[in-house]
Amino acid sequence: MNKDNLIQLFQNVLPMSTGKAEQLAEKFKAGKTVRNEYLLKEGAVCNASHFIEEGIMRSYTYDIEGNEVTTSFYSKKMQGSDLVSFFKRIPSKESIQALTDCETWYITYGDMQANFHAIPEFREFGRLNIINHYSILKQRMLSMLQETAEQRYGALINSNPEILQNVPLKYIASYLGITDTSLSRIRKEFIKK
Amino acid sequence: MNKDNLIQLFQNVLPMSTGKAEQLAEKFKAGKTVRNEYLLKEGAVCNASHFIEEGIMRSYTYDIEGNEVTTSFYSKKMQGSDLVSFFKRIPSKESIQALTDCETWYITYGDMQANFHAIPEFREFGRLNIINHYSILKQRMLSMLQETAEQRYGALINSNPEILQNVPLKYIASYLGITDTSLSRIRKEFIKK
DNA sequence: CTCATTTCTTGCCATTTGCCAAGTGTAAGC
DNA sequence: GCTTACACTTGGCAAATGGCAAGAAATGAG
Repeated sequence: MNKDNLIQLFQNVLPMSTGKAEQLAEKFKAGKTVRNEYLLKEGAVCNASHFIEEGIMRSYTYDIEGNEVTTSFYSKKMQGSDLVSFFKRIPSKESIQALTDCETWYITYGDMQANFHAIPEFREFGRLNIINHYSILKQRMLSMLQETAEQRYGALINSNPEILQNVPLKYIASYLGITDTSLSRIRKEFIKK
Repeated sequence: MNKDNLIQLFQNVLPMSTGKAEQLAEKFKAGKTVRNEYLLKEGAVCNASHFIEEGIMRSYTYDIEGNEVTTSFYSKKMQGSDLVSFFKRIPSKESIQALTDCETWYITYGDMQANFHAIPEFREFGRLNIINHYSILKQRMLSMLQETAEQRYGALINSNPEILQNVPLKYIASYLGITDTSLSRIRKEFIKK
């Protein structure tokens, strides 16, 4: 497992020389998570931020009635961690679970903090990385405001087709904000087109 | 107009001495925006980040059919700016408009960047501030996934009752992701209880 | 004050989605 | 093979919401 994807990811977030990107990448360690294992459990403080090299994860929490709500899916090149818990050092409100065997590159909070102080590019990367997450979330918020469930489903499987192959329908449904019954019907209509 | 609110806001985000908070507050300038004026127009790069001392603003964009979609409301002690445009230096996808006469404390991108480099607390505050915005957006996302429009409406007017007084119903409706017709009905039901 | 515009409400009906329950398919363990 | 979960689909009906249009109420300009 080499760090090419990680290095490229850094350069995508913040333009920098390959040498500098390699320097940042050195701070990350390889991790493995087997299917169904937890990267983070609700109530724990998220102490490592993982970039996914291979595999699919999901984060989820519970609604008032105790039903699982899938809050996000993570696949190749995405970052699987609870940013709020990680940066604010507070217990996470959600769990992160591997849906397939996964390989990741991760950094602990302590290491990250040390590098933030020592390496200006590191903190600049960190800030833009958070902003990117914020931007993605905002885009998803907009799609909740203006798109139908069917449109959101279409967008999801277009951008992340591998999710469709590996993820039970009920997880996708709660991510989209609908019931699995409705998604089943939507999917039926979808295939016709 | 004194900076007490601003100083308190800093200390809420990141525990620090009042002296240090005053030092950060010195970097902010007073601004005024009259009703209906724009703090930021879609397509422009957001060059100043405003903390609201008094008044109400809203941000909005357009959906595919060209209808306005209100993306957020901002009132006292909140931050009115497009964080993505501000930090990434890219054109904003949304406009920010004053719904009442407003007074703000603002800092320009250049000043902020300079202070980030010079004052560790400033960048630490900046990072946590972004994380807080991310956290709020995530919470709103969750409410879209699990709550009915009526519940979201109730939560909004409980947390920001002044919005109800100053904001046309159609803005609130598009913020909640429903039509103004539906909101009118929901409100009718709501008053009964 | 008057007129024009905007905002808000209401009725009617269609569409989407939820809820519950039954039934089918599929994979894992014994 | 049999059994037991679990995943998914389907039907029937209820609830939530949207689309359209008419009218009432509030607001703003002159």
